[in-house]
Amino acid sequence: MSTPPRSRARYHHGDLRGAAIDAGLRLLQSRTANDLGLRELAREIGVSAAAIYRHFPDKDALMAALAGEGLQRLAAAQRRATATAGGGAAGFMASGLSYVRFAVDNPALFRLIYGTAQGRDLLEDPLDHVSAAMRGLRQDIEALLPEGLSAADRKAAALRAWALVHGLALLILDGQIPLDWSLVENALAGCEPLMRPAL
Amino acid sequence: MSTPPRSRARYHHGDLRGAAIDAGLRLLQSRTANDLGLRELAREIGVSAAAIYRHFPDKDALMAALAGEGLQRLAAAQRRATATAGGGAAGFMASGLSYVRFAVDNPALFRLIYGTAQGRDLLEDPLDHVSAAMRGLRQDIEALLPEGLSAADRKAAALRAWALVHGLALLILDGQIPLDWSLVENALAGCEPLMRPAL
DNA sequence: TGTACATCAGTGAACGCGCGTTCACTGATGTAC
DNA sequence: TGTACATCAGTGAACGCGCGTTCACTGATGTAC
Repeated sequence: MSTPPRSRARYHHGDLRGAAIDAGLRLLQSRTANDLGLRELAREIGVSAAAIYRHFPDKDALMAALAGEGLQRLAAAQRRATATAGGGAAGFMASGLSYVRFAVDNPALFRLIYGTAQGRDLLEDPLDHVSAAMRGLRQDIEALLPEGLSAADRKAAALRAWALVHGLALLILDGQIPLDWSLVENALAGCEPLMRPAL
Repeated sequence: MSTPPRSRARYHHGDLRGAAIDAGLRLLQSRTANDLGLRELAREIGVSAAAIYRHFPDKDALMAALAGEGLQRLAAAQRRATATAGGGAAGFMASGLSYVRFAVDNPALFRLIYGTAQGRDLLEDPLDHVSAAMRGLRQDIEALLPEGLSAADRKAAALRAWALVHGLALLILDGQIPLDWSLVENALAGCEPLMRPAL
């Protein structure tokens, strides 16, 4: 009289592709991207491993889809934070906090995003929505900069800002900085001068 | 009359532990840490896989040893750069460039260091030479700061500097920034104000 | 309304693979007497 | 100097594992006539 093991989200009919991505994102909450297996994912959905191949050519494509979805979510969160807080110092703070929060809330996904996107945008592939999301991310950062900077200065300032929040996020994920939001705020607070032109 | 496949560094007699670490570091030049197998490493040395277990309790210990060696090299490079360039802006520039250069020259090792050290130092284990190297790294950064800052300001400034170079390094490794040293210099050049107290 | 047929998302068994780890073993080295 | 013995770094075969991928197949669904 034992109940069969209950799958968290058994697949019935319809969008297996979507279900696979959902399951993947769910599994990434408790696993590293490297430990996420195609068979495991299929098991989680309640479907044979071979079924996945109806919707993705191979495992790489599946992981890329997960990374793409993750990046879009990250970009959306950034867009929201920026839009809410406006520009300037407050905008930078809100945007930076949101970036770090996303990384902290989705460590494996965050790493997967950057591990998979590897140079995607550098290729400037115009049809790639992953590239598009990454470009959006950077544009959100640039939108925070004061006006009247030269193009080169804008670029350098945006790069500094991006590198700083990115480094902050990863040092926290790797346990080199305790997860202490006042510490993060403090680190971001001193960063306004970053946006001014180099000396 | 075919020559048997030549192993790059056949092990003869003596320090297998050292040979394993050498081989590991060598393999990490062309592989991700995740793709480095214990059996593969043994093959590279020209020794049975089981032999490794005479010197390391398990694979984790082997990887930890590689990470530890990597971290010590990184810390040594930082110490050298800092000592040569002195403090202040020039010191920050030299130190930052050296950090990024190490990451670029040893991508897999650099990632392994942070992946393995995960919170090692936060535990304050006084006997852990890995923690010690990590502490050294941070102290080198703090040594660059101007005098007369409060302890809290020092901490925040050092954190900002570390996060910035760390982020810069990883964005480059992930292909989000082209590897362009003048770009990196430019990014570091605008960072002196980071070291002043928060507003 | 009923029958024939094509489509295609799924199944389940099988493939070969490299992995980490264990085990009983061999054979060289060094020490004690 | 010679013999007995302990030590211990190595071997090679075997273990079970989960993986990504392929394959011939089934069975439901929808369309054409």
